[in-house]
Amino acid sequence: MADDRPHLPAFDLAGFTPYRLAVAAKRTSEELARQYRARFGISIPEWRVLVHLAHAGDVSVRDIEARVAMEKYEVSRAAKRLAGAGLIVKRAHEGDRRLVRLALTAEGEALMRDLLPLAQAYQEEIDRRLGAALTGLEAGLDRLLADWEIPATEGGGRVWHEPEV
Amino acid sequence: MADDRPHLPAFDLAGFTPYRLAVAAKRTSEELARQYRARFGISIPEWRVLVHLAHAGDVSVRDIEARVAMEKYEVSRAAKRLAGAGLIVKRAHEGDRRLVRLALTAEGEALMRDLLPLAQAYQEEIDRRLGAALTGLEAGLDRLLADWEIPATEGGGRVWHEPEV
DNA sequence: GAAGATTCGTTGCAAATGCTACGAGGTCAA
DNA sequence: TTGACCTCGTAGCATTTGCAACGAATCTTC
Repeated sequence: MADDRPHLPAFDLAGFTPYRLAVAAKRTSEELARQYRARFGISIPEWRVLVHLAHAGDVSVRDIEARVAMEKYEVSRAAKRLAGAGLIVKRAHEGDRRLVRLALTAEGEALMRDLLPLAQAYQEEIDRRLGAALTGLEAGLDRLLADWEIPATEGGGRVWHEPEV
Repeated sequence: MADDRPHLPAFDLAGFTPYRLAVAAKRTSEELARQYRARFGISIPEWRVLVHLAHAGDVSVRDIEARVAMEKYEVSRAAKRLAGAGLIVKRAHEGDRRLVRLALTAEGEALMRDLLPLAQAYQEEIDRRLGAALTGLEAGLDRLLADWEIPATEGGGRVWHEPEV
């Protein structure tokens, strides 16, 4: 107690990769989210669902969960709000009535025609900011994300069934 | 309606940097958090406060807010819980009684002596996973984080006052 | 073809989060 | 020294999040 400060291992949070990733993620996500939240009233989970629907067309909650790094309940709630806003429709899947088919409405598509270029522009801004560092960052992220993409040898491989489209 | 799918700009979420950062951050943070949550019952904001206290010694809420990318209220609440758990003490600052001085207790220090090596080990594991890609990732993060560190020309520069130690 | 296990999506509930307003303390200027 | 203004930390409140349990539908196994 008399001793000023004891011998704790030196550790600098500012150099800790998970912390750095968290800060970078929060800032980029929020910087972008501010734009579309203000203009379109869309949240981040909603944005992700919309993007995936624009990309993939007509898809179940389960598919989005697997592809977009969201939990089932996040997708479910985002879809509920989006359906309420008239941006997507939820239809029953014939053949397997547990599944819910999500798809953009005309209104949702119109929205995405404004939203996607905004995201493209933001990606370009990031690329500009990073300059030569871009390649290295993406390579690092590739490496980091690869470890999780397919849990592999655990419980037996899942089969990604492409939506029939 | 009859048309199968309209002409939306092509956009791949999986290649979108903010999304990739968010996923990488969430996964690394949670992988680590699972470890210390299970063993010590500490949350992520609490962990950040503890680390900063181990690093800096005796510091106000305001200092932590500035250095650890947390909001005032996050620090305040984390500190409240940590004090309740007996891991830190909150003392009044003489001279400026608005300030609250946070410091680890002996118990908090003991905890950190277990916790910090765990974080070190995790960082090393990440380094291993990344291999040669590490340098590039860190350079990219440096670049990305630098843009925000000091908001600069906006409202007048803040002065970082070093805690008197 | 019936019981049991699994999968899909949703929801109730408790905890965490974010915003905003607030009170206490401090600073500055007339 | 009084009053306007600022800064520090906290707390109320509404929203969001995460977990876990649930009902419905399907698959499995005998």
